Amino acid sequence: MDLAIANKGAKKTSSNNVGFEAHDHAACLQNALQAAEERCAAEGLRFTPVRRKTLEILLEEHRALGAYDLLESLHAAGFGSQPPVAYRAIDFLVKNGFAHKVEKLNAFIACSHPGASHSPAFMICRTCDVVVEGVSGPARGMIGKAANEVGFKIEKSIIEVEGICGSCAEQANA
Amino acid sequence: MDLAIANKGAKKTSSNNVGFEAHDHAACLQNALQAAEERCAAEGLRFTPVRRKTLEILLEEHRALGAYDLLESLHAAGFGSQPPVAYRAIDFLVKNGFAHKVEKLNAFIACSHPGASHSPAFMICRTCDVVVEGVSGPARGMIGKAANEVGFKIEKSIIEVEGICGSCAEQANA
DNA sequence: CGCATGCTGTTATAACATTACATTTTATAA
DNA sequence: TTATAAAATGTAATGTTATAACAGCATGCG
Repeated sequence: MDLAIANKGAKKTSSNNVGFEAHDHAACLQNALQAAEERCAAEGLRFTPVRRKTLEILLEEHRALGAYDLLESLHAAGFGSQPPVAYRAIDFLVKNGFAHKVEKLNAFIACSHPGASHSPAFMICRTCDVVVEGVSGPARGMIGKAANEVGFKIEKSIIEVEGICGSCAEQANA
Repeated sequence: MDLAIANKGAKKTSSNNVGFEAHDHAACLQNALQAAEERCAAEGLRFTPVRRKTLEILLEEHRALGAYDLLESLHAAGFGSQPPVAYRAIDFLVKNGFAHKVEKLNAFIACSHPGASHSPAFMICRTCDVVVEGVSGPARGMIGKAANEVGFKIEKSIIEVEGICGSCAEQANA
């Protein structure tokens, strides 16, 4: 499975060393933003300033953020101060696959597999809150089989596993 | 996969015909309550009146209920009127496997596979809100494999699929 | 009994999310 | 280019879900 790591962290982590591997954050952010821009242009979606900024914040933070955290940043950036400002931008991003909601955390995270049409699957470390997104097709495994049996048509799947990540496990043993 | 059906319904559905198949609701409720009672006795858990009543309500309704819906019923039954009353009872039931949280709905539902130590998997119909619980082991499929690869230890898994159930699909076609 | 622990109840507040409506911007057609 | 419709943004108000903190009571055990 293709993996991508995001750090929800205790609080702000602007470190370059996100999750398990270092990466060029600025470049990754720019790439993702540009890809989004292009896809919106191609599909006639309006990548407005609030929406762009919202995605930028999610990419920058590289972790799951609550709607009110986003709202705060958006307001600081000169946008409105009321919840719908954040929720509407989030809706746009989620509906179009640029971001996902992590149900377990009531939080949102930039998609780590832009372009690929996919169902996300998240691993959530209960100690450090790092969120790792893997791609997974919809309707897989036992639940897919069960759905078939009862004639249930799966449109969306939510797969989130909670546990402890490698780093935290090591530290616990130390 | 073993299946069990619960109806969240638009509102209260006290019908005997829950989900796809009729069943003897009263008996099923009594069985489940007694089983819970026995297990608590066996494991030294305190199956207090609020906890018992909470499970009873969930079994009776046979669908996913919000904490505040539960609270209302509990209060009507003579218990306290404040949120912690419901949340604490729910915590007990969830922690001990008598009930589950459906993350997507922020709601709680009695376990349909009492006794079996399992990870639940839910199918949620977006039209009629029926919730079907299937059992599934933890750490299955691609996500389990991915977790292994990165040294993530899964403790709990959340699997919820949203879509349209057989009945609703038929009605839509009619 | 006396004490520790856990359960219940209450108040208060935090965190997450939506409805409704006014205003502005953008796209489209006349 | 202007009229108009549709989409996006902003605000106020409210609704929904969840937790913290503390007091009193019940249960279990030396």
